[in-house]
Amino acid sequence: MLELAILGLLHESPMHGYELRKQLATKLGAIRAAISYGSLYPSLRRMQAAGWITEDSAAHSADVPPLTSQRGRVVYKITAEGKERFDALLAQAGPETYDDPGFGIHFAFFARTDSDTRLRILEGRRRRIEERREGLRDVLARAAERLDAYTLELQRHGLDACEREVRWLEELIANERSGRTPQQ
Amino acid sequence: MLELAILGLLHESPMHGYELRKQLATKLGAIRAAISYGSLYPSLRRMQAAGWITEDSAAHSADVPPLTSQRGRVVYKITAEGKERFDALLAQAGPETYDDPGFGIHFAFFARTDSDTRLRILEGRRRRIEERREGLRDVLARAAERLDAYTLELQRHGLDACEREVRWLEELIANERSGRTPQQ
DNA sequence: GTAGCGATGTATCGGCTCGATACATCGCTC
DNA sequence: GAGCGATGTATCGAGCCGATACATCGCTAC
Repeated sequence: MLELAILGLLHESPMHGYELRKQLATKLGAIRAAISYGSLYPSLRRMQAAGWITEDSAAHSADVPPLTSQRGRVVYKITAEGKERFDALLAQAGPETYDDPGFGIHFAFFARTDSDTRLRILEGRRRRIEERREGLRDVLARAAERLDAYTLELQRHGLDACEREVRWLEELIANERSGRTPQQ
Repeated sequence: MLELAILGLLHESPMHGYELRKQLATKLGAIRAAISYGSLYPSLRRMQAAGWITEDSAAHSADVPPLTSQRGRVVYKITAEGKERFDALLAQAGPETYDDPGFGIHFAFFARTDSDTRLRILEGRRRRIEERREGLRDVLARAAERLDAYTLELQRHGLDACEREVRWLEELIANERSGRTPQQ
């Protein structure tokens, strides 16, 4: 999942791991906590093996202090295949695009996504949230007496969040249909 | 994490895996999708090894159809050690209690949690969300010009959700302090 | 009647992610 | 010059997920 996020950031400019993590934190801060290095570095390794990115040691670069350590810092850059991969990931709108983390990451790169795909993803997401909403309504309507006050309060809060997100998505969809980007 | 949830449900009555999953889905439906069997069964195995629960094959039970298959359905019940473990998990209010899944699960069992612990958890959660909120405000105030319209919209939506959750928590905390349970 | 199908039910496997941990340097202050 | 927080790379164990497999039950449609 963070494959898409990494490719998206490296698409803008080459970066090393630490910087990548910081940028991810600000770009995705609204949807998830900072990504851990235990995910980041293995993912970079995999993507390198797949040929989407290349390692480009900055130890010999002039503008960066030489860092006398054995291990210089490693700058990653996206390859041509990586860009193709990025486009392919951007264009796909399957079930994983509609769950919480998947949707957030895709949405964060909507500026690079074509309008049709944006619309499909937004509608898929809406459908997903509507289903969750119906599930919660069912519980509140049918099983309310079997649950304690706190559990019910949790359901109500979740239901409220669902309703709000659906309204938000409706707005975005309407904007998208009329060919506007957000808040113009 | 789902150790707590499983113990909590088995505390009410013995159950087999499938039923457990369904109950978890309704009890925790507001905070997360249904838990997968790839998590449930290994977790049950671990808890059994630890002695928190025992397996109690229902194959010979009279009220349940015999199920001619080789593999009868397995009913799990909580042990005395399991109840102690449950109480210990309920009482702890550490960092893991404040992140999204952890908080939700603890909250779902607030009816069995003592008032002091409830208050500590709610305040810890509020602090956590306030930090996230400040992070988002910083980004919107300081880095807005470096981000595209969609990414900004995502931050705004996230910020809005944070503000609403803080208000929700304030309300719950006030209720808690005055000795009320939700929505009396 | 029997074929199909969705719900019930148990279980595993590979792969991804997290939190903890380790190690090292840089720039700053006391 | 000692200490410390930010910068920086990296691994490990453990937990969780999605996919998959397999088997039965009860219902409907042909």
